[in-house]
Amino acid sequence: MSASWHPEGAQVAVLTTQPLGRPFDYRAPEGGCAQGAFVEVPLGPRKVLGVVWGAGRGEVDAARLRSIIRVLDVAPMRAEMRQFLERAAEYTLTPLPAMLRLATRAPGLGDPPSMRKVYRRGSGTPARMTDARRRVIEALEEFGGLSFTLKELAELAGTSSGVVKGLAEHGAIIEEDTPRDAPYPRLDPFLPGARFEGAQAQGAERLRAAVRRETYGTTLLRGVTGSGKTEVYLEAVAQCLERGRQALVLLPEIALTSEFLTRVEARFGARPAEWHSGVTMTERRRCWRMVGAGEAQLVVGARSALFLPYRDLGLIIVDEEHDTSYKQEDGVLYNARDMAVLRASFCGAHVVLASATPSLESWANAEAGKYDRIDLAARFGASVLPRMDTIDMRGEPMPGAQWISPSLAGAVAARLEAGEQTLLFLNRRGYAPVTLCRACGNQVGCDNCDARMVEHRFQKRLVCHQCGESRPVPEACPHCTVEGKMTAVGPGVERLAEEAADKFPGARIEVLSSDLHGSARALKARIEAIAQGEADIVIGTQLVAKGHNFPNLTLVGVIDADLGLQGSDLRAAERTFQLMRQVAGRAGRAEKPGTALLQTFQPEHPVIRSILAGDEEGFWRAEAAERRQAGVPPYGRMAGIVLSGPDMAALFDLGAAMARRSEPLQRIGAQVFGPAPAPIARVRGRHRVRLLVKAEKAAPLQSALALWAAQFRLPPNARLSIDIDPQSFL
DNA sequence: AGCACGCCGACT
DNA sequence: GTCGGCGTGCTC
Repeated sequence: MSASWHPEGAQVAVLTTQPLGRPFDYRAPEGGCAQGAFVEVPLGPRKVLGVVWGAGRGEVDAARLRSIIRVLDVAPMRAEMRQFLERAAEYTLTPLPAMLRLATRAPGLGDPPSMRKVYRRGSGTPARMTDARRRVIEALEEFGGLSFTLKELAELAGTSSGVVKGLAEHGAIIEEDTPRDAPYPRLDPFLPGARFEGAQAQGAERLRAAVRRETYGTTLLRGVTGSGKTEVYLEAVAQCLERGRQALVLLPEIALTSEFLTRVEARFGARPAEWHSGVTMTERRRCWRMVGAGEAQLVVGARSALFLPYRDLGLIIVDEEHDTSYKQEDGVLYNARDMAVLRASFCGAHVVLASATPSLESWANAEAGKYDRIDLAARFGASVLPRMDTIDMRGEPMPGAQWISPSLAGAVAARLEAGEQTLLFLNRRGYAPVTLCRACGNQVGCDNCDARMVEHRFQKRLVCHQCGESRPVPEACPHCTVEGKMTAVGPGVERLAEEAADKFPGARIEVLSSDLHGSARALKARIEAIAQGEADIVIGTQLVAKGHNFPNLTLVGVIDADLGLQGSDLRAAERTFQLMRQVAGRAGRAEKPGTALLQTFQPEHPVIRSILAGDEEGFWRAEAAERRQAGVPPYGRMAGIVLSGPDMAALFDLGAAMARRSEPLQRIGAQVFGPAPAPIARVRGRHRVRLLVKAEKAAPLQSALALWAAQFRLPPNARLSIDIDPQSFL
């Protein structure tokens, strides 16, 4: 290990966030700098952010060396973090500077720790007491010794800020500077936790013991909804906090954080730090700095929270670990679940992968003994898995443009009668997935992408779900210009709501879809209202499958259980299985047992049958056997290569050349498939061509890919991106 | 990533 | 004759 301090004038290697590929040498500034220090360095005519990565390499002329401009006022990056970034860059074939950028995504990193003015009660009394002045003083006295900002205090007292300032001049109240980044309230791990019995108690103790070891390890925590999974892993968090180490809880959806924060507050007496895209700049800055100072005990956040500068991270929980949104699909391509394991291995932290329906990867790792596994059964009296049944759509008389079968409609009517709630699940946003011209047969597509435009009748627009482009629903066909022949084809949740309103007049129907609610907050409010009984029929997409609790919901109707079974996506069966299990888990959470009805055209399909049988181990074993046979993940390795650019022919030529000249891959026994048009062959005006590489589990895939890709020169404006362990394969 | 350098087409 | 297109290369 190199020295941890570089004296003034020493040559140091600085890694910047600029895409330079490797660190550049600089001279340590006046006063020297620590290894890992965040610094500002000159680069050409600019000043850029960097981190002192190590001793200088001394390859560059001493005369050309420039000095570090200044050391930023934040804790130096720890060695384990630098190692983590290096390994993560290697694993994902991401240039190290891009990886570093993830770790420096904090607003105002370069700012001095700024101060703000706060006001508290002083000893003096103003010579002239007015009503407004009295209200200010009373407000301060009411809250004891607390301080407030100018705005808060003025609001509290119902006066203008001028009154407060005036009082400050008289010494009746005192103006002080305090750091802008206030520390978080302390969480108390010794507050009483949930009461556990049996498997829950044992599981909690096993997690506590794992955290106490303070070494790397991973536990797969399997628990169906209502099994107390969250309470159990909060015990691991408690143990971690008791030891004075920091904990991180990753959640897949911002919409889930608010409910989770409430549970944390109930358990530990205060709210933890929050890190995700919905958090304000000021809050992020506070979070980043407090995490680095070791002042934030617990962070709840999205995948990017993995790149915060923890001082002593002892535990990472990945909740709903199977969730596909843990895979970052643009920019740096990484899977937060895998990166969590990597991060933990460098800092001696324990990882808990929690899910009701684990990914096959995690299941296989537990089977292989790499992960510990804890299974939680549903608590007695809490909830039971719903009764599940299929509706064979081949036997249902279905008029055109309708998707609720008579059998399902009958079941819904019975729930309405009983005053209970129904969820109709359809994983398709909008009104109709296809808009067709009955005159010429043209389907309206996006101008920039090869995706079809989805009608959103609520907004009265056609929307491209790929690039977000939208336009009004056309009167005339954009292709043949015939008017009045545009027809909606197929169902989306909005259209399903229309059908439900028609079939069940008088029922209160609510659509839950990510695009219908402005903010996460608004959505959460709606979900709460529904849980309180404000709707009879809930119609929802994927969104409703994720951990919300509807106690009065006793029927789940899955409109199209076959969606996702078809196609050659190797994870389609797994994802359908998880989704159906989760949706079915919505039914009958409290005392009322629920029923789940799956509309399907292939009731004999193995996935549908394992769902019905409730035989999860059986499903995984069968799926694992098939994947092992095919040599695909998790029993083989894959990488996706996407070439994108304006000229499709040039991309195909390059793709073909890459497939031809694949010696580095052949040497490790890997196969190349393609080139083929990528799943969506055109996005935002750029064409996309894709190749797939398949290798054996033990093959050194990354290094071979790097060698291989380096052989080729890209056509102008083209980009090549490599996705290790891709989620989608089509 | 920026930014300069540099080499070929249509403008005051 | 120059303005400006963006291809190429450099930044310690």
